[in-house]
Amino acid sequence: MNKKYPEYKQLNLPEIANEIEHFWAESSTFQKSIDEREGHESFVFYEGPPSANGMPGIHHVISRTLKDLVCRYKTMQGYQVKRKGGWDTHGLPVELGVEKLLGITKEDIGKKISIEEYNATCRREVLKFKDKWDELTRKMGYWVDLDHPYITFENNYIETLWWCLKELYKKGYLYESVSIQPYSPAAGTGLSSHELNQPGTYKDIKDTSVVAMFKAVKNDSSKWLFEDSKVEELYFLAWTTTPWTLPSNLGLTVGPRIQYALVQTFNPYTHLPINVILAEGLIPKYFKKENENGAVETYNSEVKELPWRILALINGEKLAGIKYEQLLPSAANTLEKIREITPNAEPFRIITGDFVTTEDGTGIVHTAPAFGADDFKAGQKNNLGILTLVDKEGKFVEGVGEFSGRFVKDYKDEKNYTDVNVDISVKLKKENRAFKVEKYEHNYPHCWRTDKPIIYYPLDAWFIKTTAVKDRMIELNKTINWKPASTGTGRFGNWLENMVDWNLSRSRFWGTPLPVWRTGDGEEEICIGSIEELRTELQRSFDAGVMKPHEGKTVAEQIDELTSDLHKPFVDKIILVSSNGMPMERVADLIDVWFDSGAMPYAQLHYPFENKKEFKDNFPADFIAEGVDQTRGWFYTLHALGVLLFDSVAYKTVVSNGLVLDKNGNKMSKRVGNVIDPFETLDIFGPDATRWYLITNASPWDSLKFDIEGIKEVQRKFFGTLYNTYQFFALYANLDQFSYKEGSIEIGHRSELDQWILSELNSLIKRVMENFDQYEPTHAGREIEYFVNEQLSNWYVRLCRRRFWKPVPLNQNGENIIEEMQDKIAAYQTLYECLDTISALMAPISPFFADWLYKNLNGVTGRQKENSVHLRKFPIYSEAIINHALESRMVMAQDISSLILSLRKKSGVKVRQPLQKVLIPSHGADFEQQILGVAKIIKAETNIKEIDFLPADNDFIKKRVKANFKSLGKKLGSKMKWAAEKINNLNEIEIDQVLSGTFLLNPEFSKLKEEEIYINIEDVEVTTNEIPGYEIAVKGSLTVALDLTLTPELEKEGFAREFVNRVQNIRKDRNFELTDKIDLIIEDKNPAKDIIIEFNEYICAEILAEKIDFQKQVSEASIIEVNNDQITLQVNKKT
RNA sequence: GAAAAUAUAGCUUAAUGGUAAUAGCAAAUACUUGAUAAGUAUUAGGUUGUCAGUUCAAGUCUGGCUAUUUUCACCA
Repeated sequence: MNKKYPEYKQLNLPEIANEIEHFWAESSTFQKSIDEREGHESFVFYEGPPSANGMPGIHHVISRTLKDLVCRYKTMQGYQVKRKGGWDTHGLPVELGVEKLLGITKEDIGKKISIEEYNATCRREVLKFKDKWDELTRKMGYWVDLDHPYITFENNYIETLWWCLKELYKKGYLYESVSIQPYSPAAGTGLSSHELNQPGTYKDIKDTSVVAMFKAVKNDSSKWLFEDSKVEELYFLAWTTTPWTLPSNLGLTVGPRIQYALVQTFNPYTHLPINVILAEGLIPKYFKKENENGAVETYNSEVKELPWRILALINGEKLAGIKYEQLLPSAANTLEKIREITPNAEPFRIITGDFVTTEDGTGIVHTAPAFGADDFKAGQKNNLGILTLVDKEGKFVEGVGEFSGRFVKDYKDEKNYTDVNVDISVKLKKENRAFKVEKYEHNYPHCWRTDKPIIYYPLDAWFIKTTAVKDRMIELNKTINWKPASTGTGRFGNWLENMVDWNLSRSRFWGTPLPVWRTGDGEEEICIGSIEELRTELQRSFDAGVMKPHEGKTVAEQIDELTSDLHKPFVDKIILVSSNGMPMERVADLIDVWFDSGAMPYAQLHYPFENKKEFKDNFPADFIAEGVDQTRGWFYTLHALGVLLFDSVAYKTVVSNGLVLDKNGNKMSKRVGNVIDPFETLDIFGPDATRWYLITNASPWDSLKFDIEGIKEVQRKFFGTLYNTYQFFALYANLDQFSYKEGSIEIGHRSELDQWILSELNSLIKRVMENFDQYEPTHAGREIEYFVNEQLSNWYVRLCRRRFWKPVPLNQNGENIIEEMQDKIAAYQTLYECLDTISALMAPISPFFADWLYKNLNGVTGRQKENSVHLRKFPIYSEAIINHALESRMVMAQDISSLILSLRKKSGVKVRQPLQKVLIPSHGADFEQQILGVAKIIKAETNIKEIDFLPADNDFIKKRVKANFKSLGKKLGSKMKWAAEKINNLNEIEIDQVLSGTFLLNPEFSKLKEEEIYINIEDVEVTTNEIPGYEIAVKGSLTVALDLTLTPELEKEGFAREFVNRVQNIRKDRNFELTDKIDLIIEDKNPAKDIIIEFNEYICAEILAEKIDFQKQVSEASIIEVNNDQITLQVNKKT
């Protein structure tokens, strides 16, 4: 007894997924898919570690589907694809979560709760939702190794990070320096940008702003400026909202491409005549148009409005290098003091910077390197030096004259606080150094704990000198295959171009400690690169007596204990010893968590302490994929470390997927409540439809508007159709006991339709492969969809239905007729091959359903030895089976059929009513040949008896021609419009000339002194839009004319078909089996008796009747109506 | 403030610079019926976000603007 193909009541995708999930688990299919490829070429994939302290969302499903499908595809292609999962466990989000949980703030750590306890809580909390993540991973069918993930807080992982850091240290890429960071003097602490983005930190406040006047120094490099405009002295105007930074001023920045004006005017406070430089575009901000060239002579202190005149226009670039007098000189900011900090510094110069705008201010930016990130950068670049004349409490240091000791903002809520900024402004006014002083309202960040304004302040931090390899990073980035390419060149490329050194320092608690120990005086430091090294150094420290042994423990035990967890506070208990016996303590910093994940290629393998060979085989990655938000996160740190450590890319292809928005295009947020719960979605629709929808609806990098309706459509349209097709196959294959035990029938011996669908199938394989290879899964999925819906189901199966359910006729000896038998087997084999191949093609995208389909098929035939589609090789197309001529022929058949059906529809003639013939105007012998090849299909599909061609040269039909813009446009250029018009208006004789040879379009060419323009059949498109006496339908150059004449013969045949249809309905209503034979008894007096007798044989064959009897009276009768005739009859099932 | 992506029918989506812009869903109408919780046909639905430019020819190339989304910055 043959096994049966499972048949189902209805499609239940979640059920299928469930079943297959269990199957995978039981037979370790994932493991097998890797183990069986041992020794094969590997395809390297890196999993970007998610943080498990938050719930997974629907956007995780899309990026994971993408990762999974690539890995599954490559596995099926024969590569070994290892997929180690990972967890990102350090960092601020974790810490903030824990702070919230414990109801504490950063301040309390180490006080209300010990660091040890706090970190233990972090360690526990960080994997809080790991179960949920694992569940999602399983449910959505994401194959990744969950049992041996890398976890960034594990000692081995940290050890590799330390190794990386030491490598960088050895190369001189790890250094300590200052950086400008948000700082709260009131709280005495630096703030992370995250803290700065707390709600309510940015407030509108009014500050005293000053436009200060910097007096230019006349020397060799500036002589031209003075002499060109015949002035004795001039000032640069620069605006600031923080006058307290003015004593620390070291430069003025102008925009290199901004036009500046030298303006003659007066100082509104001192009324002295002055000449000032500011951006030309900003003149209206300070001067009224009507006062231009005003009366300079009569200006006095009573005149409110300043007369002014432009003396010269100067390009910003030309100003660079000019020196100016220091605005607020004091003991603390002399050149000597500056050079004590920065030897050879060249301050008090005009420099250029691209960040300068003419939006506000004067177009000249006061630059105090200590108090602004841009200023700092500009200062470094131009060697201005750096002055920090404000201490960490927020007050001026000693040596700033009368301002020393005063707070730059009211940080202490002093009763009689007077604003030092106002006093500075007053001083400038008196000294003829202020051009405009006013209150200015702007948005400024405040410390979220003290509510006091923050300042930007230089703080010590550790950096990685990424700028040292900037060019190399840019160069290597060009070798990376970015999907989409614009992210690589644009977002990422621009980022690289403007790269700054990587600030590694974080002053938190739960993270990888920076493994640098140094002596108190900073004279000696050591960077530790391994646990072994740490133990050796520790031993030395014990030996030197710097570390004191605890009672009751041996030194060895203590070393074990101290190195058992490389986190705070334990590492901070370790004191090492310098070469001359001084104690060395660890620097306070933790490192940026992005370093953790960026180093995963090395750390996940505990390289170089283990797995040296594995690492060699697993670096760089062939493929990674994450959300586009990782561009400057993980993608960057991976790349940076790859280049810094190994002078290599870390990944060859990277796909950055876009965002998932709600169906209205809004961002999903918990607050709005439009968040999609991935678990619910997977439960209702199953992972296959969900994945298919996510992949085929939009390219991964476009943002996706997530709409449940879309999944429903996928479920119904694609999976429903594919399921139906399978059900259809299973139904009849089970009846006929088809199990592919017969030898495969050669393609050449199968029917035209079989050859066609197999050709299309092979074309499909080719296109799907190409798309997968190019990381275009969206196109691959849509191709599969089109094939299943349009070609397989709607054309092949529909046209072939009869071949499956029609019993094989017998010959005289009561045996099956061999040819008919073969044809039926060919149909089964063809449909089987299509379904089987589809299961493999769709497997990467919808792994559960694909495996279900595969197993249902293969479970009966056993044609493949693998018990899962995912262990199979991806199908390989055969160029030999692809028949382009056949494919285009079939398109023709579909077009013609569709045209005929539309004509039938228009004239109300049912398909069941046969028609005699259809006329098609011919386009030549090839054209006719093509159609004749599919004539049988057209006739059957449309119930037409013959297809006739109207010869091309007949004068019966009217032809029209239209210009072929593509071919003519290139030749004619600007004459195109004229030619198109001319061609449209050609008469029939002229058209015939065009079609039969060449035609001169401009006979009067010599008169007009033109080139001759000849056109031929290639240059026009021919249509037929009129055939006298016929209803016609047109699509492109194809025209179909239907003969609607109904002869009595045709009518009778139509009647017979209608009759069959009615009887079939009765069979179905009575739930007869497909194979049940019947007897038919018809009431004698019915009007159509003659027709039924005439078509007796046809009718009996169709309805599986042995005979049709006519009787006077029929009991248990049914009454049917055919073409307005009532027929009373009785259908009896034969037993 | 800067950069990037996107914008085509009510929705989703296609279109090497070349005819009159492609399909599906939804809508309406009819048909079909041994794949039927399906299928087929027909109809309607479009100023291709907007304004310019390049071109014989623009949904497509260039520029400006607008909207949405993202990232970075918030600084004088």
